[in-house]
Amino acid sequence: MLKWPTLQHLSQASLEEVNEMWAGLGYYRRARFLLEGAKMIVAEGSEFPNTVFALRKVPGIGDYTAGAIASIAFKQVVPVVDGNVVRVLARLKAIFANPKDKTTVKNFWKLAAQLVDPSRPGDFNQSLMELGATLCTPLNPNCTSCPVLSQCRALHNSRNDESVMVMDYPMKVVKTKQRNDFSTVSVVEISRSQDRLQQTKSNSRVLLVKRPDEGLLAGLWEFPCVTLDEEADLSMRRKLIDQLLKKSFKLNPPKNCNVISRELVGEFVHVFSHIRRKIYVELLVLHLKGGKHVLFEEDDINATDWKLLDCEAVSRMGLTSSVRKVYSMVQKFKQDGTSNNSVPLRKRPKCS
DNA sequence: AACTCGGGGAC
DNA sequence: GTCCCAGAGTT
Repeated sequence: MLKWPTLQHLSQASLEEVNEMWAGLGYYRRARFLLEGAKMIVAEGSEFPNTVFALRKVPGIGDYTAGAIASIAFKQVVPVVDGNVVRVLARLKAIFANPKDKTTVKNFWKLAAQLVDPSRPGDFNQSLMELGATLCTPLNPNCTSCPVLSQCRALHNSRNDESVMVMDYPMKVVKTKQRNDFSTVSVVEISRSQDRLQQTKSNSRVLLVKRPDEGLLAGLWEFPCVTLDEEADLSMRRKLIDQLLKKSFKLNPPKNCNVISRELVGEFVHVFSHIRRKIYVELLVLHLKGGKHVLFEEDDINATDWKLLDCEAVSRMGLTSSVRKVYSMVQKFKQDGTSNNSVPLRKRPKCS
């Protein structure tokens, strides 16, 4: 809101800028949709869409968001159904249903539509969600504090039948477990000095590369890395990183650069919604030999898929959670030389 | 209908 | 660790 106070402002931003602001929040497609949506609404020229029908046309706005905006912002008498609402209604009406089933959810929309308060639809919808988030929780619901306990069929059933519990509604679904993969990240420091003692902040740059525009973490910046489906030993991991650096950046020691140091910094596990990723982190300090190199040639400084930054610039950048974790591990490693994974992740400074 | 997308809070 | 999801879009 501070950076782009209006849709007009936002619509003028680049995806790069929006990604930067969104970094760390996850579900990065939402950042792209937000920008596309802003552009679309501004291009239409008319007023902000204020009905579910119109909102639904905006990229990134689905049934839930359309209902939420229409009811909360525009007082339209429409329902919202999210995970909380499904749970609350399933218990209120003692519906033992699969919350992931499309038809089931449709029925919950119908039910919610019948219940929504015409005089205060936004407040009603928010209260239903809030009830699910605070009292009618998935585990150990606080029924004794519930404002609608007298109307709750699940609670009623649980009092008449010892084998029934409020918690059992709605049906528990077995979720597919994450796949495992293995990533090796190389924080590559390009030093302009051969002398280890002269490697100060001012003459050292870190290499960042941009991910592809589609797929996981699309278009976001990270340190050079290779990802495998299987675990690989240290020599294999280094070999693959070497190949990447040679292929993408013509870094080919000892021909055009020297390896000043190469150390294992540590490892940690990063969990996505559908991937459990073990990440190995190394710090690779290189010195470029004399003569021209792609990393310092005028033409390539303007490259869009990589950049060299000093420490401060890296710290200021909007980076994904795991990339921040990697960098904080490296910083700590350089500070006291310990190789461990106990670095607490420093949260991204809030935009106050 | 199943899959693809992150990250963090509560416990 | 395990549970949850203020979900949308694509395949």
